Amino acid sequence: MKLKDLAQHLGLSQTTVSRALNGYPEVNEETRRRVLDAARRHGYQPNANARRLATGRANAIGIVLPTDWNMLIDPHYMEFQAGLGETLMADEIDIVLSPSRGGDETANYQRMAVGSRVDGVVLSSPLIADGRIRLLTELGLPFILHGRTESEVPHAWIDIDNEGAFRHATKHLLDLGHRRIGLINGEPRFTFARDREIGFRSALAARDITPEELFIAGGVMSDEVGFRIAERFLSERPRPTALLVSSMMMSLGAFRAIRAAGLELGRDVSMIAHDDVFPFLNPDSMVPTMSTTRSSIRAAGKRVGELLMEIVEGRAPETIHELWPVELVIRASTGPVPSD
Amino acid sequence: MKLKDLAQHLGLSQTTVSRALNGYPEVNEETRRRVLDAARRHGYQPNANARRLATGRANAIGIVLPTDWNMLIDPHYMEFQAGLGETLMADEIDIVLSPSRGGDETANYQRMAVGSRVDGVVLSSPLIADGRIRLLTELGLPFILHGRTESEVPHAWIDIDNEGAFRHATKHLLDLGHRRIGLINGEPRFTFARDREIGFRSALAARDITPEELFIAGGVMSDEVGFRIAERFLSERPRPTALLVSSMMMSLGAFRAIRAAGLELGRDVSMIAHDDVFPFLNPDSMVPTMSTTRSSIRAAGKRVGELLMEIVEGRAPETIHELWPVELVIRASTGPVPSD
DNA sequence: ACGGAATTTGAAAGCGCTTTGAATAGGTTC
DNA sequence: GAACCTATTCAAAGCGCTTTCAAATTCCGT
Repeated sequence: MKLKDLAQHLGLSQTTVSRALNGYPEVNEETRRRVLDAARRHGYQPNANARRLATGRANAIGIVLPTDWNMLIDPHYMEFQAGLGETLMADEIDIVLSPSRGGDETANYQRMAVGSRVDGVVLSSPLIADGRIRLLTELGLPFILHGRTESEVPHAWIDIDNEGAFRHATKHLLDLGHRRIGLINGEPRFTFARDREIGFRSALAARDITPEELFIAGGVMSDEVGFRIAERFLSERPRPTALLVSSMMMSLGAFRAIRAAGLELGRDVSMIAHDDVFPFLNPDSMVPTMSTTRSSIRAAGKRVGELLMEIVEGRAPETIHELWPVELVIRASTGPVPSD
Repeated sequence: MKLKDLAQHLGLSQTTVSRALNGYPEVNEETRRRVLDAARRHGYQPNANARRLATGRANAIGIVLPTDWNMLIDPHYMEFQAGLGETLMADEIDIVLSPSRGGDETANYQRMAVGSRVDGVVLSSPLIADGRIRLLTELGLPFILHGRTESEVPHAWIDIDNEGAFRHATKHLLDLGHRRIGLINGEPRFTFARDREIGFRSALAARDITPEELFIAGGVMSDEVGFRIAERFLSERPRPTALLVSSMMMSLGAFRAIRAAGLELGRDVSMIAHDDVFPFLNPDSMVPTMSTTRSSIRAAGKRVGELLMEIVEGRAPETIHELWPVELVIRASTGPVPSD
């Protein structure tokens, strides 16, 4: 069933039916009701491609999926996609995936840019200096960056306050008397990891404490890597009395390392982990409950979707800079420094 | 730059240019060369939507992404997507994602079916009796199932021989003298988990061994769950001397549980895990190296893409049933049953 | 009862491509 | 030289929608 059929069936012109369906004001309410009703009854759905061609809008946004392994191990990506879907599904916006084997993303973005396959793209996990900003700007493909990067080109971004989050968390640990604090971070090439380290160092610097470089490490944010780094930290003498961890996944590994070392979390060693809020990893239901810096990555995905649509609809990208505050939630995994 | 411009520029009709570009035979070779050359020089790319509308083909396939948490934790999904991309990218086929919050997948499939958004869809992780088969058949949306399910409706599927894999693995352990073997499986609602259990049981039955129900368990295929189940198994007396594990992720957890119990893998306890071949989890680089039943999920994704395109191009789905054999690779994690 | 505004509808022209059916030019055949 | 191929090209008709511009109708104040 196409528009023409529906119009014929109703004894109306395509114009009117189209308008009624798309909520234009110049349609008699009575007529609109009739149209909507008939459309529902006949299960009419407009042909997406005809509409795309006529309007020039793809009603789709793109994601270039790096099939680089470091990214795919952890659930952040999927959780983010889910959030993105929340906004977009409601507006009938498709998400077009473009898997790219390491490095040659350029071709993927080019493909999306031309032929109006998508109206815009989402950039995730930016590096400290990320070439994609320039590339997309040159291609004229609207985009929004989830995270931040150094670039002369003005662009839209939304990020969480990684620096502030880790500064506050560090400060909190300092207030509890901790002096030897370990940082178990993400991979240093990513901006978020750098920002967290900056926050960590600045809190220490504010108290004139020189960070112990041995206690700063980063890697893929997996359980396994968390375990290994924590294990190494805890084997040092003197060992750190507190750990700051960049993800809940890593904190699970760190937790096991603490136990394996015969220590008790929240008493011998304190820990604060960054929580992206995964439904299957609840810091409140851990034993002991985990202190966290919290910011929902799913909510971020949702917002990214909204903002990208605004950009597509004409909003100037350079007016979009959202820095989300991060909540520090103190639970049982943090305690005063042990007297020993 | 559109087709019309290019044609004008060349002093040819759109028809000829279109034909030259799309490889139709009735074009003078000299002309074709000229057209191809000009197209490259001007960076001409056809408008995807115009083409879709004219041809009636979307050149896109869909995936309904369950934002159900059990699925997203593990990397299988992403690895599969990457494989899928390998086939499809080459043919300029888009992958359209449709995130669906638990249960209401129907609407998502309906949306894809109408309006020719996609030419077909991929079904993953089938349940033992999966209603999606009937749904899609009724919608007339071509699809291919990655896995198997019970359904009266004939349909295309491609699966690995889960039953055979676990039967062989079990048989191998039996040959090594093991009698108390634990099965750490995926969630029982999935067909693959059921098939693996069937294989396991049938190998035992062939030797007249009654499986110990205490040593059969399943769950989300995460490191954590693997740890918990293995921990529980190993605390029984007498404890199992061998473990059969449904994923490498779980085997990591199981491995830690073995060590935590003061046992040595490959001597006190043997283990065979199913390996979907993740580039970041290499059984050969583990210590000790891990015996596995191996089948690349990425390769499967690739094949699924190919087959789905064949279906879209007219091949009868009911002629497509591929059952891939699974390799048993013996490494150092398996050894003879300890004498004790 | 009348001119003008407001409301409501429709015919037709695209959107950028593919594809049908016809036309043209250049051989071949008898 | 007429009839017939073959190879190559093109004009034009869609694909199923949106949107412009014009037309028809109703409403209202005077």
